[in-house]
Amino acid sequence: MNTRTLKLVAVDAGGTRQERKQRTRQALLDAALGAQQSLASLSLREVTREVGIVPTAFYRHFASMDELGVELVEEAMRPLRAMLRDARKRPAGDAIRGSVDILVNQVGKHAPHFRFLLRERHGDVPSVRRAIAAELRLLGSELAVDLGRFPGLADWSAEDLRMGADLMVGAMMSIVTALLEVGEHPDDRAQVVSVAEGQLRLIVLGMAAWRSLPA
Amino acid sequence: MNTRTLKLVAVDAGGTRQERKQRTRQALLDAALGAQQSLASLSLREVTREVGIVPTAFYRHFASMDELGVELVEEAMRPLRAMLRDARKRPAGDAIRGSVDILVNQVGKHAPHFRFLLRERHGDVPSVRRAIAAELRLLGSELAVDLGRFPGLADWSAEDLRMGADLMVGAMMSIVTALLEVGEHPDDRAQVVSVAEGQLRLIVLGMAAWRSLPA
DNA sequence: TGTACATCAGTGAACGCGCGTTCACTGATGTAC
DNA sequence: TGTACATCAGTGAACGCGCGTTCACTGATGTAC
Repeated sequence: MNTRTLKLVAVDAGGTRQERKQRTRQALLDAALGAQQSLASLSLREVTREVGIVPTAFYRHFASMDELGVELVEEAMRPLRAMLRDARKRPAGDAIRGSVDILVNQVGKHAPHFRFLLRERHGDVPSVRRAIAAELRLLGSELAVDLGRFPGLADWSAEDLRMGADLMVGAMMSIVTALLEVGEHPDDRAQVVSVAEGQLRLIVLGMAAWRSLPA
Repeated sequence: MNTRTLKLVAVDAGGTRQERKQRTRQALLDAALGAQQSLASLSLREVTREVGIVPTAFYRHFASMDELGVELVEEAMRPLRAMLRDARKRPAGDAIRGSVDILVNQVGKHAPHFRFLLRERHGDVPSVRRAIAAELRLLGSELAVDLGRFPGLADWSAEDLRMGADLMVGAMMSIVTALLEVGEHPDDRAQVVSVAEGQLRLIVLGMAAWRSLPA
């Protein structure tokens, strides 16, 4: 009994023709995401093999791996947006500790998505790289809007808010990298979390001390 | 007249057998670095074709592309270390503007090296990924030592210095990404530089406001 | 300085393999009447 | 409800290609005497 057969069976279960097609399509996306290999070195044949269909059937769903990759970007951004959403509705308490908690949880739940984004952001597929850059820009501008709602930052210019938001997004990506690289040992994980909290705290302190300077 | 011929001629010029071998070796490294493709999807044959030798001659220099990649990591880290060195000896003035200048210069001069590091940091070759992670950790600890020499940070713990240093290294990598992504238009470049200065300033302000908190 | 031998960077043929893509096809699902 | 036809996700054979690696080789460079 091998994985391929299991997946094939799962995909083949009932539904309308449209639903079954959608399920195969999703299985292709899942297989590409879970492959732990960059898109550029992942072959169409490997992906279809994993899903349990013949290579040529791939074209019923995507024109190319690049196209599949661009779709994966959208899917992989969802956990990141979820983080912003969760952080937004979180009432205060220790906002920084809470944000890091949310981050750790999302990374735990969606590790393959984060790995995909980090890997393909500088990967070999231009259309995917562009899609990720565009999505991260969007995320930065959303966070800038959120930051602008904080009382202490009410008088910040849009540019400065954006600058701060992009710094935070970059720091988050660094923290995600550290979380994905660290082993399972609890002490190591605690260390990464503690460093992450310190770094966010440092940025927040910097923002509190910030005064827009003329030219 | 094509590139391949030119390179072949260049490599073939005189010297002892040892020197000629060393030159071919370096040409292989240069070709891999300049390929603008991840190591995993760059073939041994492409690299030797570029250098102007037969594929099998590759093995006279490296056991595999992985081995070549690990060596490239060391080479690619040099501009990063150079940045730290330059920043260290720079006398004050506007330290932040100066640091960003150094960064922009190094990225301009060594764009392929920076691209390589960003790409392979999350790339498909485990040994190269590990080498980059180790080198960046080393860079962080060196910067932590430098930071500890600043009067305002004299009473910081080693852990806090390290945390701040890693935040700065991460921010630098984000800035490098932005510099490599931005086009040639001077307004765009000025914008990236100005954002970079703001972000470093924010971090420095945060460090100035930092007080180590118990547990 | 001259000769005989060793070294070794680069050669070229050959191999088996997995790849992306084409094409005509099958047969279950869906639709029109 | 039953029948005839259309749709279309998945099939399977076939193709040409570039790949990494093996192997025995060549001939210029280097060394010992």
